[in-house]
Amino acid sequence: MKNVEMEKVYSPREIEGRLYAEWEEKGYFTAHRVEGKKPFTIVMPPPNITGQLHMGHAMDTLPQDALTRYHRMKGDPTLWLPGTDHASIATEAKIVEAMRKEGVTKQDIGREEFLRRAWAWREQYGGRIVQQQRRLGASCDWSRERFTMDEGLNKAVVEVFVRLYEKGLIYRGNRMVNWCPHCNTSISDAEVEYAEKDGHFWHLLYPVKETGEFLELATTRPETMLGDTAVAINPDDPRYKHLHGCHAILPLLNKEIPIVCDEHADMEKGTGVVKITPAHDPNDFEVGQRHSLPIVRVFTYDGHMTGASEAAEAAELIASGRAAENEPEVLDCGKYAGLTTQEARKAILADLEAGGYLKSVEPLKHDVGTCYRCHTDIEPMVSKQWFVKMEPLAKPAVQAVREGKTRFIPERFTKVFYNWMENTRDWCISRQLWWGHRIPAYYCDACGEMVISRTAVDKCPKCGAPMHQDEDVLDTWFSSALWPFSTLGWPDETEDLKYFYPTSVLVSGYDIIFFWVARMIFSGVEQMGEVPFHTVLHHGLVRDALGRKMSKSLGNGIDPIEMIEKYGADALRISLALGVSPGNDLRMSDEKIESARNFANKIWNAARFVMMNMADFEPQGLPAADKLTLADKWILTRFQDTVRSVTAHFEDYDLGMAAQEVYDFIWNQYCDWFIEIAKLRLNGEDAEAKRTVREVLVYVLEGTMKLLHPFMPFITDEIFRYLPGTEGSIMMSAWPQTREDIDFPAEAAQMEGVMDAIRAIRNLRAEMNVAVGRRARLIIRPAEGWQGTFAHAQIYFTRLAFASAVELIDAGTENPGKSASAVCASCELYIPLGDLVDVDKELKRLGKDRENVEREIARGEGKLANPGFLAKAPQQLVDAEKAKLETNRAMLVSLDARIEELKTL
RNA sequence: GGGAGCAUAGCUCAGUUGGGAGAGCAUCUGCCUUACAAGCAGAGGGUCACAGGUUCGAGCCCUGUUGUUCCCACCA
Repeated sequence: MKNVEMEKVYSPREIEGRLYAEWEEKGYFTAHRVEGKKPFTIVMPPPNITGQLHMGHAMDTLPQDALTRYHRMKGDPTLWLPGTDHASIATEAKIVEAMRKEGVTKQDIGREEFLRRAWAWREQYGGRIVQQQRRLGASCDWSRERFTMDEGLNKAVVEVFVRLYEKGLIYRGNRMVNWCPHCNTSISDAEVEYAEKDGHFWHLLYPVKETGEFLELATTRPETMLGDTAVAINPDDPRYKHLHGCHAILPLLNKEIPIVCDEHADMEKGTGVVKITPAHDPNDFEVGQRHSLPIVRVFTYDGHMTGASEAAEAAELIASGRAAENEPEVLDCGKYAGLTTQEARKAILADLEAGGYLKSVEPLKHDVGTCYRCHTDIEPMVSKQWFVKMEPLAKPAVQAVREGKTRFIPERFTKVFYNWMENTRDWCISRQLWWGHRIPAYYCDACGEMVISRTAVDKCPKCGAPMHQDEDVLDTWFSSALWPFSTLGWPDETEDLKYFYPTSVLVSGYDIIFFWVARMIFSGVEQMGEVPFHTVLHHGLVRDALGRKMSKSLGNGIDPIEMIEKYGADALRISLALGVSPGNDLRMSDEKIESARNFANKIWNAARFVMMNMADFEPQGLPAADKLTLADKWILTRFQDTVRSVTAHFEDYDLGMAAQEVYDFIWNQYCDWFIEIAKLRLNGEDAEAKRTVREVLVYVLEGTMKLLHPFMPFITDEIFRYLPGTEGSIMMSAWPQTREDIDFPAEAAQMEGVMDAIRAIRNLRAEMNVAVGRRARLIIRPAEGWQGTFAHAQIYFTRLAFASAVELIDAGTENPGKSASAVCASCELYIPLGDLVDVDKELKRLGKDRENVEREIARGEGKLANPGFLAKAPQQLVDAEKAKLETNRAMLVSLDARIEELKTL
């Protein structure tokens, strides 16, 4: 016999910690391979080690945990593999910032010491977020937890790099990259965020050497003009035909530069003349390539104008013959050298104006690229970096998705994926940072030979001189891209890899399709020959009550841990599921979680009520159908419906609908109706009836707790343990199956008819302000075909409709005198209330009912009079319409009779 | 410039083989009915943005319009 005492109010605090510890300790989260059984696998998107759990993580965790728990209960070998990401640029920034407070720089302490600090940071903070995920109830397999920079993953990263290099899919070269002058590193195109900013359009005048005329051109960035190596016009532009082959004189530098004809110059825009700065503008770089223009760099990598020393260094490199293709020349900017680009802009504009080269200025709003980490304006720069060649990788990935090997939910994100994959440029993967996977390239100090190797190389294979490794590290996303297979042991052929790859579902926000999802798909296809997951389930972003993104700067973030402490993890979880559809954003508020908490309390109290009635009871299974009452059959049938529909929603990844179904069933059917009905037998004298209702109560409650468990794991497990006849934890119990032997649709429909009548009575009583305590006699005249049902249903009216006695009358019987009355589909109802009845009010109410019924009749007649409907609509529907019409007509007759009768009173 | 989402009750949002409009919160009324006032029983409230089209039938499919949000793009 179990403890039947439960607290009056559900208090999650103590329960959650205790249960989670037990689940973890007993190894419930650990995945087991079962040969011959299809596994269900999710790899967790690894949160950054710098991070603290926010609502976005919770939003990400809930679907993963719900799906994991669902499949585990279904009996699938289930693996949810967790881990964390080293977050190269974000972590490095944090450490640099911490060092700045100490007054030291990276250069002061050197690479080795820096990395020591970084690993110490990871030790200290890397576990914080995984602890917080435990608070949410995440049932992931911590024994398989990985880190993007652990030894195994490093091995995978190096392996992929070498393979791609050997296939010619990774190359090193001088290309236009996005440079962040604050982070002091290149970043990929995906890491640039555009923001609209106020700027200016400066109209400059460049003299033409051959004709002496002035060419007007406009620029938003006049400080780049020192690096101009051409002026472009459109070859077809009639205004400038005479200038083909001529030269412009670059103001301030007095340097002769060619006027080139290029399609890039748009005749429709401005004057049709464009200055060309190949070193500092992506378009101009392309133009420069087409016309073999010199590339002249005028900015340093930390945002200043270049000077004599940089110029000399570059000149020396080029002279040595060891410079790579497109190695930029560097200009000694003379009087501007050393100025920041902003200062240089002012100075150059002043000088241009003084020289008469500045024609006009106009204000302009334009999009400026900024670094997604620090939001500094990014500087396009030609720089020597490592790149992944995208086209050969993108094609098979797109192909795989087109063939349906990976399905995006909702489907619209497939287009986003195609669009990006088909237009993306080569991926810049090198970062001028220290925290990350170091590029496995080794260079000879003497002859410049380069070797790409899986293992360290210290001697040049060509000349024997010492070699040094590339200083740069890889983009964080390079290692994340391998996550679905690197975490399972790749490149080793581990048992886990063979069994669990490809994974089942990836759960992700739609904001990282480019960064991550796309890259995992092409990496999986390339390295494994198979897509990394069959389904991508996208969730929306969590916003605040006003619809704004949650952010530190706005201070509008809702802390999930705080919410868990206030309302419980289950409340937080279910509020991330209810009313949410895939891919759509969710507004989160205290009120929402509060109402979820109320739901938790409702469940708790329902269970408490059941347990209060379980003393000395050992369940022996549901009694045979002939022992079950109408209400039992109804709740069992509705429960079957709920099992079917919740299961279907899980299979469709429609968690919002699944949660909604369970919520409705518990509150509106089990609690509001069945528990009330159950009280009759629980308080009654009939021992067998009492046993039956207890069996049904427990059976349905236990099944319902299972259906709810994926969303609210703590409270459901706690209740499960109280319930008689259960063993162990609900999370290891079997998912409910539908059973045909307890599916009674006909009886369920009868019960609904009774419930309609009860609602009608409650309505009458409410309108007449009859207090609950005031019991009244009730007279029911069942409608055609309902006599049998009501003959056995009187009992429901005593408790649920506050009847003192129920009298059934048949069609021929005269109506009771002064009564409140109502007509519903299943019966006519009379409450003899004598002088309490206000005839005028009665007439008014019945008149309103009559209008409704008449409207329904008109609608039904209209439909059935439509030959098209009769001919083309499904027969089932036509029959249903006919039946409804008949019922409504019968109701109208009753109403009319009643109204006539009242008029004579 | 291209693409996508959204527009349904006062508010926040559900609603997919097209077949009589839903929930939560808020409002109003009445209730501490021995599971729960974090609750119970009722009520009011919507030409499902607008205009066309397809269909026997459209919140749902098609076209266009308006408003709004977001993403992408080398808008000198």
